[in-house]
Amino acid sequence: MYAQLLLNLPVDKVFDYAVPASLQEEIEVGKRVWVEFRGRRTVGYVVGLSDKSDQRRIKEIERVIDEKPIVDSFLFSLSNWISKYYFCSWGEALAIGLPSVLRKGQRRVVKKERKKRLEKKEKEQKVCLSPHQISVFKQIKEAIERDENQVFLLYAEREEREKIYWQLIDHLLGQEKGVISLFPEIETAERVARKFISCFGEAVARWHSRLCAREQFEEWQRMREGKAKVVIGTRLGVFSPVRNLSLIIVDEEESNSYKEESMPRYNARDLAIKRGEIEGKVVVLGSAVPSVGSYYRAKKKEYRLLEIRRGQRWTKIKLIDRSRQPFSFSPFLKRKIEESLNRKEGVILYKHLGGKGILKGEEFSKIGLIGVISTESVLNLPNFLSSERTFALLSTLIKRAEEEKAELVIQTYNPSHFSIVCALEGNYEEFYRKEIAYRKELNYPPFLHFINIIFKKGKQKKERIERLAEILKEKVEAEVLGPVLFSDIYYLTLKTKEVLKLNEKLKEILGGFGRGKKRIVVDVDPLFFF
DNA sequence: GCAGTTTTCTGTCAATTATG
DNA sequence: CATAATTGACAGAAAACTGC
Repeated sequence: MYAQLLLNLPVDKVFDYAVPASLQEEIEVGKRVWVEFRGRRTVGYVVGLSDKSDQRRIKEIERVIDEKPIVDSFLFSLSNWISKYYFCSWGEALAIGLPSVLRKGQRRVVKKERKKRLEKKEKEQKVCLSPHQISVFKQIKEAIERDENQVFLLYAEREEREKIYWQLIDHLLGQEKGVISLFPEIETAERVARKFISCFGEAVARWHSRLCAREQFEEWQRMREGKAKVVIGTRLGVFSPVRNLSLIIVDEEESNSYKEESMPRYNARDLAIKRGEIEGKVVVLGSAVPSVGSYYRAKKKEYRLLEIRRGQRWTKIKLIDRSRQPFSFSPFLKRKIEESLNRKEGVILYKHLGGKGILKGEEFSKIGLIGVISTESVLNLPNFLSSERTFALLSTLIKRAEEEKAELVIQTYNPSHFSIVCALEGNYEEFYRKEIAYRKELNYPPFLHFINIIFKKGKQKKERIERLAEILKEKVEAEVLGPVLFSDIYYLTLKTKEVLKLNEKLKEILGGFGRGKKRIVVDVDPLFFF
């Protein structure tokens, strides 16, 4: 008897190992085993069993680790797709879907009763929905009941989205159904988790990298046992082994934080959609400022658009043209800061529009002024998303200023740039119209996919990369850009409509080009290109 | 049941790989 | 250069094993 194993190595193969007679009873698809690979003891995941093998020399499996399979079938199929789309080995893709303790081969039989979790089941908070919100809730609910594989784009402010999530989860928990909900940052996820735990108690699990190994494993186990039915997490949460899954929520779908920047370089939002497709489930993308790509798909009816518009609120905004004001702090901004401080009100200043968690609701007493010293750090990035991001960040800031009833001062070198003008007008439609036209003209996403081939740290000679570029131009049906050198790293960028097809070609070509783990990295749907 | 040894577990720290 | 997310290495602690 032979077992086909996946190993967490950058080698794109399924490995055959012999199953000794003593282990034939124990071995099963989905269990982990210990094997020797190139002199090292390595964890293998059993993906198949057979009577034959065409390998010549075959080593034996040393030991079966698990008493019960730990890899669910969805994880096999999802990771298989990841390996093809994001250009990594199946084993590497599988491994990221498991808690780190399991990856290392630990067995972890939890002996003692777990400490009592804080189960403060507060009084059932009834959330009141407006008629419009109810209609949105119903449309999603009905799609779930019909077992549709449908992606919804929920275009609404945060409070409205969270109410709807709450209502959906409350409803689905009543039917013992599972929900995955993803948030871009750990802080946001924790905030929502606390809120949900206080309502739904034990049924809620958390999943992100700030959990320590033991916690992560416990949450994973609670999900598999069906004790936790709702998981709230960051991008890793897309791999949650929730039982009876019925809905995947991706909040702030436009966020760049969903993109993993090390191998495999997946985007959790796109994976959520893929997982929905594989398992035939409903996916809800939520956003107050939808990404241009998602909005485009909604317009094309690929996604269903659910919109809750809110009337404009008023706030004082002052735009300052920095090209006429060479100082970091224009006199106007300076005066406003002083006024605000004199009134004993807080001031928030953004040196750049940047920063990951900065825009989230930290606690200050009263904020009188929000100032942006420059918008250029985002606007001038060599990045097809720079306009989109500028628009999104400014829109978020304006909303924050409205909530705080604070004044807003924005200094910029590009006061007439459409992303800034539209953001100040609160006109998403107009911004979208201009941006999508621009993307279409230049053949940028969502009309095409980018694929970056990254050559690290000057290890590769330029001639070699140029030769590769030539080979690619010849053999591959894709536009090839570069190589471009940027801070010691060479980039080649490909533009294609069919990622899977191109990747197969790439594998052939790069295979002979020495894709060592460290030397060449392939990044599909990158956030940057040069 | 004991003492010594080996294995497994756990939390912390540092490294890594990004960005702005 | 600072920050953030994430992972791996490491060291000390706890648990399991062994031979008597």
